[in-house]
Amino acid sequence: MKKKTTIYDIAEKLGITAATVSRALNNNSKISETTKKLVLKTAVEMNYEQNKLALALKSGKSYNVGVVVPRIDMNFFGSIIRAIEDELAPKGYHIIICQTHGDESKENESIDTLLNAQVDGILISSSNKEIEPFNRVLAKNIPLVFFDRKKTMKGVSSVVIDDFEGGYNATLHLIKQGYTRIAHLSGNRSIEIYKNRYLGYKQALIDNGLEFNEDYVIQTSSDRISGSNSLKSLLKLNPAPNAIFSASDLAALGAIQELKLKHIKVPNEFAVVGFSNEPFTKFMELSISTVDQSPLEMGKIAAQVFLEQVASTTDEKIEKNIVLPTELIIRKSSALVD
Amino acid sequence: MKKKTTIYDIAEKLGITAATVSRALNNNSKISETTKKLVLKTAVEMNYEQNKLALALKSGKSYNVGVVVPRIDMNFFGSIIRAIEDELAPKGYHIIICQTHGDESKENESIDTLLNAQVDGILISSSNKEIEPFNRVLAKNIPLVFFDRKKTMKGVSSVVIDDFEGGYNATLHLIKQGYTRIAHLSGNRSIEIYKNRYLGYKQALIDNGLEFNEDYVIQTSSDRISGSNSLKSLLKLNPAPNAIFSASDLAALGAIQELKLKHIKVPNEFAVVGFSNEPFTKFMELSISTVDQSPLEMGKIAAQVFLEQVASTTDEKIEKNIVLPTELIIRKSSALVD
DNA sequence: TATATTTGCGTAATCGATTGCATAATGTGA
DNA sequence: TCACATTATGCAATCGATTACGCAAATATA
Repeated sequence: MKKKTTIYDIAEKLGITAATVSRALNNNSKISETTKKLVLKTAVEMNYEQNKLALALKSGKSYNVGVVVPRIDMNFFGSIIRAIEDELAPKGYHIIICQTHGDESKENESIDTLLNAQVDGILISSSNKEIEPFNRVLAKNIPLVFFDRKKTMKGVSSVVIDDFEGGYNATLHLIKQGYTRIAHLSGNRSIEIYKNRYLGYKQALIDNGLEFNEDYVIQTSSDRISGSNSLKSLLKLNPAPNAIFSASDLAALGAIQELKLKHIKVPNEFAVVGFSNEPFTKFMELSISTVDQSPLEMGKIAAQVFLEQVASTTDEKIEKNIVLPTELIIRKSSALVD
Repeated sequence: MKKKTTIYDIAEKLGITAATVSRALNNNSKISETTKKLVLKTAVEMNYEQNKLALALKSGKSYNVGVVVPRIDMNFFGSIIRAIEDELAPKGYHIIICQTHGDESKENESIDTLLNAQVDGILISSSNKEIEPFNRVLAKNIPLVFFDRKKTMKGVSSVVIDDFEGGYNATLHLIKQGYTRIAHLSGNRSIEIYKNRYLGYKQALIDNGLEFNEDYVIQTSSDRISGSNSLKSLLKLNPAPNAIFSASDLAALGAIQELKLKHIKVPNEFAVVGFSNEPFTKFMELSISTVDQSPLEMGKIAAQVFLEQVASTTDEKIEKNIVLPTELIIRKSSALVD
């Protein structure tokens, strides 16, 4: 086991002090050219590498940033993290990943353990109802940025998409395509993103003189089975809807598969629009219209907001609440064009 | 800005020494019940949290593990990382993510910066041709585990799938379904995984008395366009193939889309099998047969191998080379059943 | 009562790098 | 040649926690 060489090793070899070595390596205070070159050369020879841990302890900056998401193997979060890493790595930051699996206690644990690890900031898509854990982050004066899902707190920034607009535009699109009985597959509306998608849907109906029918709104989870079950219930209504705006792509997929089984033609007889622009929506033979959430943009901006916060020297906290526009992507499931 | 409370703060408040506080908190040496309880109580009151950085510096263990992948937003790598995190988080380890985008110099950078950050281990899917950077990791006696893509080095463990078997079984399946002119869309065969899939394909043909035809093998990249272009070339051959084993799902998808354009019926007239079991292969209306690489299993085992290495007290390095079996998933693109 | 043992806690070193202050070496000007 | 400015370097504290060592008090034993 080779022990790592430290500045003390270099100092000893050269018969000087660690302080001098440090200064030489940092090219900092006044050092004679001679010793500087000598130290640099020796450092290379001895295969010296700075111990960032010691530096972090001394300076109070770890250059680690915690990123907390429900699951990293969901394309949406993977893309966000990709963008965060791409943005922060060049600035010398490392990304520490924590998964919560949507579990509140795991999320709290993650926050604690990240604080212990002395991260310089936390970027999080929170599944949490409480705000107490976040107060602890703020108490330590550690930058906190919410993305995807937001919590309204003083001094905390957030980057989210305009879910209302997304729901509105998707529904408006269906209306313009001539569909008049538009149903909505919603998620749990105690979660803000689903509530807003729902509100956007509702508003679009109202703005266009269509009746809002409570029966046409089904609260369901984001998977295929739920989507196909929801479709079955909807078809039992009289009159049955002839279009769906789904708050999730997977539920939309389930609905489409069920329509196919029932030999209902999409989009001629029935149209479907999803939400999230998951990769599969594009690849399907019957490609699925959907609302893009620009995860790369979201991650990039979340990272930038964090960087601004650490760069800020003033005592007052920066509070930015950024809302990204959504993009409606029209595909075969809701239009006769591609 | 509240400063964090340290054991010194607690010590001062109680009129004792930091050493005593440390012992009380660690429930370690002999401490009177009285002081122990007092310290614990005060620690809670003062909102004390251990600074892992100081601990890491002292102990030489950071409890951080670096994971290096080409891109985290690819489902395969996302799943692997998910499993690694799930496995290591309960043991107190944090996962630091680095993306290389398949770039060799970025990969080397990542390794350097992880070493600087004093990680306790590195798990990597390497795009690197050289082994010098890995020698530096070994020189520091830091556990190194390759996954997905392997490098043969002394004292280094690896977890990969049996690409040969995967290619063999996929091809065998096509043969058994009665297809006789089976082509292969290969990746860059200087990369071992693609070479082995190719060799498996070839061997299956030979073992079953089918002629191996060099013209039926096309080296292509892993995207849809390449897949559809490859199909076009293949159809120009005489005799044209009537089945494809593709080393990538995306190329398989491209081929299938091209077949559809040409009104060639899948699987009746032409069968396709992909590789990787990307989520979309399952969701397609015409679902795509593929070879599953069990990323969750791979990540879990890679993590376990790492844990074994850190747990090992002996000086000799553990070297495990684990090869996971693949699973052929038969779907509509290659069989008249689902 | 005197000695031996245990118990509880303080002292100080350590991990590796940085940095304000002090000091030695060198140079400058009169 | 002496006083002073400049420059290069050393000394020692610091970040926060752990731990070997040792001392004193409390307790046990003879």
